[in-house]
Parts: sequence; C-alpha cells; structure tokens
Amino acid sequence: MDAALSEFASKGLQGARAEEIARQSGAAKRMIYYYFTDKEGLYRAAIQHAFSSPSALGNLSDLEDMATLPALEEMIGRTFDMHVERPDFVRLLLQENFQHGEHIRTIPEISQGTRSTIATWRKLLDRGIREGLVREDVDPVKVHHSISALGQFYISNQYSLKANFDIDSSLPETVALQKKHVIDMICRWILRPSTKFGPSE
Amino acid sequence: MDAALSEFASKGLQGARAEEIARQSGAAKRMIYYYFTDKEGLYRAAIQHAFSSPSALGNLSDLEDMATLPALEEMIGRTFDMHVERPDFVRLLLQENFQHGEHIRTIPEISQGTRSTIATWRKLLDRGIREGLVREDVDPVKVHHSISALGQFYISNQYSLKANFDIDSSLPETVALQKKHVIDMICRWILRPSTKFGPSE
DNA sequence: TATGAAATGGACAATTTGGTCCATTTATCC
DNA sequence: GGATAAATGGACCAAATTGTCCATTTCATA
Repeated sequence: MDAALSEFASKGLQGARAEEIARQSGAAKRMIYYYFTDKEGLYRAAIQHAFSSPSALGNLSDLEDMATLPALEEMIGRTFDMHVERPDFVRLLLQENFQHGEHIRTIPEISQGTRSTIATWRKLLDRGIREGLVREDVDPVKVHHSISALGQFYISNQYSLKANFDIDSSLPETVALQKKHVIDMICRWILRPSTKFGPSE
Repeated sequence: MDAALSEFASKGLQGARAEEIARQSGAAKRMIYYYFTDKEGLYRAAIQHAFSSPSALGNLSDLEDMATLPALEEMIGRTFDMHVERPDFVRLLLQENFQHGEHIRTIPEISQGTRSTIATWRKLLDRGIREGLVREDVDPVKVHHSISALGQFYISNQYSLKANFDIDSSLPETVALQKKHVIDMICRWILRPSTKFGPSE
C-alpha cells in the first residue's frame, strides 16, 4: 500500500504503472487485481488509506492546558509536521486537485478533519484575542491555509529548492529551520504589534 | 503548445496522452512527431516554452521610484499575480518536482530568473531596513519562498478549497482577497512592530 | 498557374500496459 | 500431516497508446 501511495503520489492515476507498484511492494501483480479489481480500485484504496491514517493531526486536547502563546506555536508546529511526516499524502492531494478531485469526492471523512482543525484554531485564536495577544481580525481559515501552504511548498518543491537555492530538505536541520520559519512568520502575522515575540528584536 | 502545457501540467509526462494534446490543439497528431520526434520531445519543448515565456516577473525597475512600503506591497502583489496568471506553469513545475526534476535539469535559464528576483528583493528589503521600516533579520529568500508558497497553494488546491471551504477561485473577487491576504501577511511579518501598516489596528 | 513546402486524415504497425489464466508453491489451521 | 485458502510466477491475451505511412490537400510564393 505504501508502494501504491508513493507511485500514485508522484505520477498520478494515469501516470502510475501497476507493474512498478507490484515490483516495489514485493507482491505479485496478480494480487492487485485479486484484491482491488483494477488500477483505479487500488488508487481509491490508496487515497482512503492515506486519509484514514491514524494521525490527521492527532489529539489536540493538550493544547488547552498550555499558555496561549506556546499553544499557538505548538499548533503551528504540529500542522507543519503533519506535512513533513506524510509527503506522499501531500503530493497525492495535489495530484487529485490537478484532476479536479474526481476520486476524492467519494471519501467524506476528509472535510470532517479540516472542520475540526478549524474549530481548534478558532478556540485558540479567540483565547489569544481575549488575552490581548492576537489581533482581532485574524481569520482561522486563513491561518490554517497559510501554514498548509508553507508545509506543502517545502515538501513539494524539494528539487527546485535544491537546484535553485542549494537547500537540502533531506537534512533534519533544514526541516527544523523551515519549521521555525513558519512558526515565526505566522506568529508575527497574527500577534498584535505590541505582543512581545521571538528571539529577534 | 498551450494544449500540451495544459495536459502535461495536470497529468505529468507519463499520464498525458498525445492524442488528447493533438485533439485539444486542433492539430494533427502526426505533427507532434513531425516537429518534436516523440512525446518526451514535446514535453521538453513545453517546459522550455513555459520558462522562456515573456513575463517571468517582467520589468521591476519602476519599483525603485516608489516609496518603500508601496514598493514592497507592489513586489509581493506581482509575485503573487505571476502565479495566478500562469497556473499551468505552476502545476508543471510541481509535476517536475514530483519526478525529481529530471527534465528541467536541461534548462539553465531557470535559476537565472530566480537569482535576479532575489537580488531585487534584497535591494528593496535593504532599503526598508535603512529606513527603519523592515526588521533587520529578514531573509530575502524566505520572503520569496513564502509568497510563492501562498501563490502555489491557492492555484494548486482549487478543488480542495471549493470542496472543504466553499471558496471559488474562479471568481476574480476571490483572487483579489487572496492577494490581499498574502500582501497583508508578508508585510506584517517583515515590517517592524513599530511600523504602521494596514487598514486594521 | 506552377511549385514545393507545410499540414492533414486516417488507417495501421509497434510497443507498452492493463488485466487474466493456471499450475504450483507457500502459509494456515485443525 | 492433511485440507484449505492465500499467494506466486510468468506466460499470455486484450486493450490502449505511441509512433508511422501515404496519398491527398492546403497554402504561400514566384
């Protein structure tokens, strides 16, 4: 299944080769058709697998016990980590978007997850606003999108980053820097100018 | 050539169908092989075409005559617009990244463009720092990446945005809002807390 | 109008890829 | 160990896709 995910993620449904998936997985090609009927069946299964995977964002309840600012940073960090930990998922989602999401349509659990994420953001941000840390007109959806955009960018452009900027995303320290960048950017954006933040200034 | 770009952008090299490109372009399939030898030749030509297209970012010299803050906003806006105006280019670049950039490698003009863009950013940001508007530790590369990330995100996730958030990116007013969001976010991030910015607060 | 190059349609060959069959092997469970 | 199901390899068929051929048409230019 991992082999399928990887192949579909980088080549899409039509570009993926059934034989290559079989080879990579170590299983016999025959088995694909035995269990999934056809290539599209395997594709659907791979999508479903990717979305029902344990960690969408995991349990977020512990954020409520943290102070607001660390909680915000932690929430940003976890959202970013989710992208880093599941690069094939990120790529597959993009492939689906390129094809107008014709297969993802059949899976309802998806918007479920995002809805609850947004709800968490709203709670956190409201707390920040009440405490005078966060600007009043901050939109949870935009916050979520901005972090996702950065996460997606760093994992979907690894070749370009290497070729144009000599940034090697396979190094853990590179990823750590990127994560720091995202946290820094989002915080400075959503916090009130008067809120003290960060190592610099 | 537009037809090829569009097909390759959404399905990748292997997923694209030569016959579909011929049909869409209105030309005879025969002509593809007449001019480009094979599918991969057409693919290379499409990439080259996409990259050598007139507007990478256009002429940026007029920014020097503007006041710093408007110039920054303008630069952010233009970078964002570049993504909006050339969605197939953005998608194709992602496809290439998914395949480790094996074909883009042959085209040198690319890093040329980004290098000059970064240089422009550096000049602009330095001016902002000298005038006390911009924080001192702002990195031009990170700025550029952040804007690209947002631009890429909004055009590469149109289906998800519609399905999960009911955001219709085909509406010009939606795009205008997204652009505003990007400018707002980047400015609040890079400007000093003491710098007055934006309609809110 | 003559001429040669560019383009065409569409049938067709060649190749790749999706998908199947079957005899055999491997694992599972009693 | 024997019975049953799961898995295998690899040859094989069928369908899709790439790439070719050729007689014909279009079109620019002289």
